[in-house]
Amino acid sequence: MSSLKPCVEALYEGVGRVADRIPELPKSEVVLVRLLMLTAGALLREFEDRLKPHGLNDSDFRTLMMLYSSEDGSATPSELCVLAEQKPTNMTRIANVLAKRDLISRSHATHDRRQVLLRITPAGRRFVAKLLPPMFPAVAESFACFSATERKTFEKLLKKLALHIDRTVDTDACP
Amino acid sequence: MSSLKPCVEALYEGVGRVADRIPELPKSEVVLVRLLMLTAGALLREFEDRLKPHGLNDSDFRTLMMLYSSEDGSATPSELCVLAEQKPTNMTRIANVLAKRDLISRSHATHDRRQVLLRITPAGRRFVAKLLPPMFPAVAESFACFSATERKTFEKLLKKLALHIDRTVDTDACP
DNA sequence: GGTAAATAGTTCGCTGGTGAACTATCAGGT
DNA sequence: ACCTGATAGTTCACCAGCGAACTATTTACC
Repeated sequence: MSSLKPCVEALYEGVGRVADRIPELPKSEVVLVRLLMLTAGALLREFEDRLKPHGLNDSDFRTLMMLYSSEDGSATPSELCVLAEQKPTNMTRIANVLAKRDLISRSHATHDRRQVLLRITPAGRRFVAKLLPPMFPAVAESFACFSATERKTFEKLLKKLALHIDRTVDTDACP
Repeated sequence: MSSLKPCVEALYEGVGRVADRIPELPKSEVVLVRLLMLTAGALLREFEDRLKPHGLNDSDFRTLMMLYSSEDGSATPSELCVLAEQKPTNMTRIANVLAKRDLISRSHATHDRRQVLLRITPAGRRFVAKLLPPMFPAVAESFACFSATERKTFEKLLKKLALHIDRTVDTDACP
């Protein structure tokens, strides 16, 4: 399948050679970015492979999970856009897919008739409850190389990075 | 732009609520997967925004960089597919794009006439040399929240994870 | 109360990426 | 030499996601 080892090796060699020609290159940061994307990409592909037999892709599933895990099982498209990192355009398509399969229902909000209310159906909940457990072993296995301490450290650093990048992008956009 | 903070918060809350209903849920692993994808996604989007003015996307650029950073400035499409994590179909398109802009050249390998040899042109090298340096500050800033030790730790863990996942996926495919 | 600006969602046309089918070349056994 | 199967790359038809333009509703301001 998608073998990461050659990529990782080539990454280190390649960055070294580029740095020979362009010495200002921030080597360790570039390595981090690419490692991050490599890893995330591999995990995503594996996950989507497991989802495909059920006719969903990651964004569809993520959206459904947002509803499943929300306080009252409902949300508006715009809320879901923020949480599932999607653009409104695509959220319309996702809602269409999920609604067609009766995993969610569509209705109008009463207090603001522009808004649409998406709600997970009982069938949607059953679907999630059937779908999730078989995936647990694979997810656990992905991080089996980490000790409990390492997992904790990794999570702490990742979270710190995520929130830092968030701030960076925001301030980039404003001035 | 794409604010991560609400996503991160919703992630922790959501995983908690799901675990209430499905107790076997491997909470910390799920959090890690999503954090990883969230972060990688945000970095990718930011990077592509900086690339867009030059008319390239991430895969195009990554492919060009593979040639730039290779031993002799050349490679076959299949080699690039492995290194840039692309399917042959898409590599054809990428090669078309880069060749049309004279950043790379196409020729046939002599010893095996099935193979195509892609080679970065002098113009391609100049393009990379012009393009890269202005991006360095942003890349450095992305990881500015890390101390030197943290960066080192993070890289070590990421690399370990990448190689572990690699092995996992491989052995998954075989039996 | 009525017009202007903002907001929620959808539709449309386009780009990027994929699997399946195809062509051309090479390698191996007979 | 010749057929079989593998390999490198391309073409084609399709899906997912995006920006721009549009509709419907709400809010703000005079």
